[in-house]
Amino acid sequence: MRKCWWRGKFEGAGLRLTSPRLAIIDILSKTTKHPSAEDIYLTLRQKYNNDNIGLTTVYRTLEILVNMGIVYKFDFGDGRTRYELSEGPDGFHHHHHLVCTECGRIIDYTDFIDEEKELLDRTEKGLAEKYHFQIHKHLIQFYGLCENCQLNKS
Amino acid sequence: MRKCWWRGKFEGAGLRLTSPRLAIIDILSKTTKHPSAEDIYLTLRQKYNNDNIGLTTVYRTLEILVNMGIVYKFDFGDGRTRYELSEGPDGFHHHHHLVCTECGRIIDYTDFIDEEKELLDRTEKGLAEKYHFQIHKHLIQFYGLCENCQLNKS
DNA sequence: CTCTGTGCAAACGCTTTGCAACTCC
DNA sequence: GGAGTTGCAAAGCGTTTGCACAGAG
Repeated sequence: MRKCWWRGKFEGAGLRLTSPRLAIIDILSKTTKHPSAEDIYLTLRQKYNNDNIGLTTVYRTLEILVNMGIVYKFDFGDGRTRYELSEGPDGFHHHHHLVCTECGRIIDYTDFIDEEKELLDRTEKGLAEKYHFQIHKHLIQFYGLCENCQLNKS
Repeated sequence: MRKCWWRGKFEGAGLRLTSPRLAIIDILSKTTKHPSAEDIYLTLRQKYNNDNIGLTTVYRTLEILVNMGIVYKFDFGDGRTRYELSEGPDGFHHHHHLVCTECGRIIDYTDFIDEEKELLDRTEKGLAEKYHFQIHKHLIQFYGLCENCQLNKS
């Protein structure tokens, strides 16, 4: 189990691993949710209230983390950007998302990932050839109603 | 070849097929692009300049069209919502998108769609069972660099 | 006359930027 | 001291809303 696998990336880029940055990474590493910048900001206020970290810093830190590949950025269609560590302490864990359009609940699923991965690789290769595209990433999401929201609607 | 396949939907909903609405549908039906609300607004000004259609009307019309299933809404990560007719005059034509992260160019592709569809159906069914989700739609997109942007970067 | 549709301006919500102060090497 | 970092306030930008007016049935 590697600790602080991101340290090297910071040093390599000549960036400082300051306490606001550590706190933000810490929050992301301890949640299974997909917090928005404001969610993170509020958590900082609640749990790290000695510090006075501004929302701007949260945005700026997240941008850095995204650029370094430490954090992934997602849009689930609710008007705010959401963030997720790209790698847990136990290593990389590829998954996609299932989004409830009613309550915003998000489920990370890994089922079918192998099959998806195989098809995606094949598709990426085919598209790259046909359209001369250099593909860097893919996005797969399913939208629908979670169990609770189905019940509440009936 | 059906003409104005959307008329029925308007009448059914008790909505009027006004000239701004017709113009917006017309623009969408004549482009292969994925215009934003502002793109549509500007096209209206240029090509239908007798009329004085406001941006608000464009937004409101698009919302109606999306709710009626006549238009699909997409987010390609550039901060603006993009729109596309759900059906051409020659009928429904399922495709996904290849997005250039450099210039914003978008390619509609239909290659591999059958395989994708088959896998998606299977995945949807599996996810629905496992997580008791009622899945309404999926999203698949590939991001990368188009041919031109690869050349410009080297 | 009534109900829908419309344009304008203002409001909104999330995100980014300008700037001066601050910190760490 | 110089480069990176930060908080605050203000600006930016796409989108939505309030409101009074116009227009169709």
